Amino acid sequence: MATIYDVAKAAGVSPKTVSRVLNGDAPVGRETRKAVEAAMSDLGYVPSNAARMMRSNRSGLIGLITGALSHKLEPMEPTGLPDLYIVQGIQRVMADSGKTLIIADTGGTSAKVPQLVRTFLQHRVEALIYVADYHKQVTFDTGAGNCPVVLVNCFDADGTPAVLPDDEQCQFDLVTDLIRSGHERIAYLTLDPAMVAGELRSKGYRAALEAAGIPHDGALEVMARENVEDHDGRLLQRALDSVLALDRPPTVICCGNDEMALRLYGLIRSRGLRIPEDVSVAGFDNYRAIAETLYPPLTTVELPYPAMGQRAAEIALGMINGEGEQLAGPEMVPGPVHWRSSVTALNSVTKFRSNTGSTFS
Amino acid sequence: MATIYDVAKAAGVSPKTVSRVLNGDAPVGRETRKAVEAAMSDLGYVPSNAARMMRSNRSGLIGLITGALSHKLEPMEPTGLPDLYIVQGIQRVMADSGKTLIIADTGGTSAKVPQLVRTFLQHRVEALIYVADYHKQVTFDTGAGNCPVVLVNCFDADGTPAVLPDDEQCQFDLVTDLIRSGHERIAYLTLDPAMVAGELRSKGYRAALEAAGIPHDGALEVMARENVEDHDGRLLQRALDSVLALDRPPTVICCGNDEMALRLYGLIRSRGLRIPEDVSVAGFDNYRAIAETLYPPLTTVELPYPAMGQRAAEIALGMINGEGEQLAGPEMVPGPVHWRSSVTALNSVTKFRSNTGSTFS
DNA sequence: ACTTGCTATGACACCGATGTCATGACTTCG
DNA sequence: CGAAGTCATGACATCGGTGTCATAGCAAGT
Repeated sequence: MATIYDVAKAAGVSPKTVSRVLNGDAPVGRETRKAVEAAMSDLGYVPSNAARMMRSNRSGLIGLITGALSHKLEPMEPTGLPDLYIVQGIQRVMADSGKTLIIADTGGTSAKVPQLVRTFLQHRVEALIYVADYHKQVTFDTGAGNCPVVLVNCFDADGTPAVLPDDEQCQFDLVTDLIRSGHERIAYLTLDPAMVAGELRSKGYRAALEAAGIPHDGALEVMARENVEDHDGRLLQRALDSVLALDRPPTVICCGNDEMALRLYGLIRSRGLRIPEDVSVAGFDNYRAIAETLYPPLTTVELPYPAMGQRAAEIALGMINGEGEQLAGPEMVPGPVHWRSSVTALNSVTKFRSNTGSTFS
Repeated sequence: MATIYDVAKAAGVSPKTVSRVLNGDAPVGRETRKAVEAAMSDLGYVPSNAARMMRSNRSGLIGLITGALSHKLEPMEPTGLPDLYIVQGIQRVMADSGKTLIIADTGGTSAKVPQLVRTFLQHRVEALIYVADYHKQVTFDTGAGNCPVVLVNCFDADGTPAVLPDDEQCQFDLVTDLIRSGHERIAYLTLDPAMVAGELRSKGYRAALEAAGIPHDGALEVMARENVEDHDGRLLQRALDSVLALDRPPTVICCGNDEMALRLYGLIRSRGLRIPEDVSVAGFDNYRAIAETLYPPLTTVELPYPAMGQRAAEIALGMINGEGEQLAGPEMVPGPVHWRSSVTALNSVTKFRSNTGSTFS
């Protein structure tokens, strides 16, 4: 590979002058410039980032650690591919800013992470971004290094900058929309509250009821999904039957996620009920393979994964440039409600329902 | 960030001795080693790859260019996510070999490629891998650089090393299996032959017939998918009706891909026919969201994307190590037939049907 | 005792860029 | 016309490691 000295010799100038042509940081004579450019082109010269970096200490590299690539990519993955969406968002921003992304995959085992971090530090990445596959707490240690770190879809106990999906706000928005369209008996079949996302969504549900002045009926909020590998769906059946058996049964049933809604459709129909005429259903995730394919299409709320990636990249770039007014805490990114026909309006004020961010499809 | 000089000073030795501890390329006294290791640990020292690279000219980086990350990730993408699977295969091999993957995304426009290549060359990647989103011909120019290049899922006119899905062999295997299970009237509703994959699959179909001594009936091979954006499916209807109207209608209909099979299911049933009792159906791609979800599940053939990525990575590593007995031509990777119940056997010799690589599910 | 050979270590140059400073040729102004 | 300023360029040191060679100490062989 040709060096700047080869170019200098070929153009009959000093290396420093070639450097000036490359960087345009000082005036260069017209003829000289042309000669240098010709020499560079002839030799197929490409400057070495490594040599450049030795002086500037800026590698132009951003390290991204994720499990997104080792995903099974199963067609019916219950959760969609959140981390992949996040990676996309990061990639776009970084490409625009002229940084190059180094991606390492954990292969599913977080044991590899320290090794990956070390490799990245050897390459002197300017920032490290860690993307988790679902909303959770992690510990992420960069060793003694003071390399900027941004966590996405996860957070740690040390207040490291983090970007998180606003599960609570999303569920709040969804339930608020339901209330605006006339529903008052709103059931919520929850995920396991041991999951961060499950707990937050439940909080959003209750907050929306409270904000609307609707008393919380504990019998309407039932756990329907245990956080274990081989859950058999019995829990969902029992949860459904328990709310249907109430004196005042719900007019709409919210599900912890879209996958649960998918299975709920079958159960509801096996009980002889119609959707949405007899009971409305709402999901969570806007996992489109489910939400758009079901009949009727599922009203649900979307977690803004690409936007989260984008924000994380922006925060990382900010920290690199020292504009790091360090975030007070994790940054929560809300997402839009997707209103579809699995929910029927009980009043005629549908037009009032739409608040910022909702879409109709 | 601490340097090797800092460590040397802290340990009271010369930088070269620290280097020896790092690389273990020369004997170091027990006490000295301990002192150096303590100093490295104290200072949180991580060696700089850039400085290392200046001497060794080995960056430890592999450049990967793809559009996989900018995919829409639509749930019903007709083709699945081939390039993402390929990237996974590459990532796994590279991680095992100690190389670090730099990934750049084209964002869908190949116009960005030269810029991305240049960036990678600046980082002195040891090899470049280009992954296309579907089987096609490309031109891939690295400038004057003599950096090893491997193409995946695509090929060029210059004989650059390439790894390709063996569309022809796959279709051959599938049709051969159909023949073994007693089918002789085998229709093939083809993709647009303007697509590389379409043409190759048709060749495999004809080759299988010929190998079995079954004359090729032109009326049984009908184009059913034009390679245009807004194809409306009329072509498929007409194709189906034309083969059904034959004096000797087919006992099995092969489709150019699984998506076509999905639509064919509906059309066949709207004609009052049952699958597979009245007519069998086979697809192509093993796009599991379709093949496993359909009723009855679809017999189809799988393109081996992860394996292709793996091979590409191995080839690239080989070229880096100079073992590059340059490939005679593109390397074709075959994939297994997935035999499911959309095809009925017309004889009882099913047990003879299974050839290497077929699976039952 | 002297040579040979091995171990453990350091001095120094070098990889390919760029920052600093110096220099020579012109231009402009008082 | 000389001082000051701008333009264009080059010499040289430097970044953080590693390759080469030199050197000192000590054990073993002759």
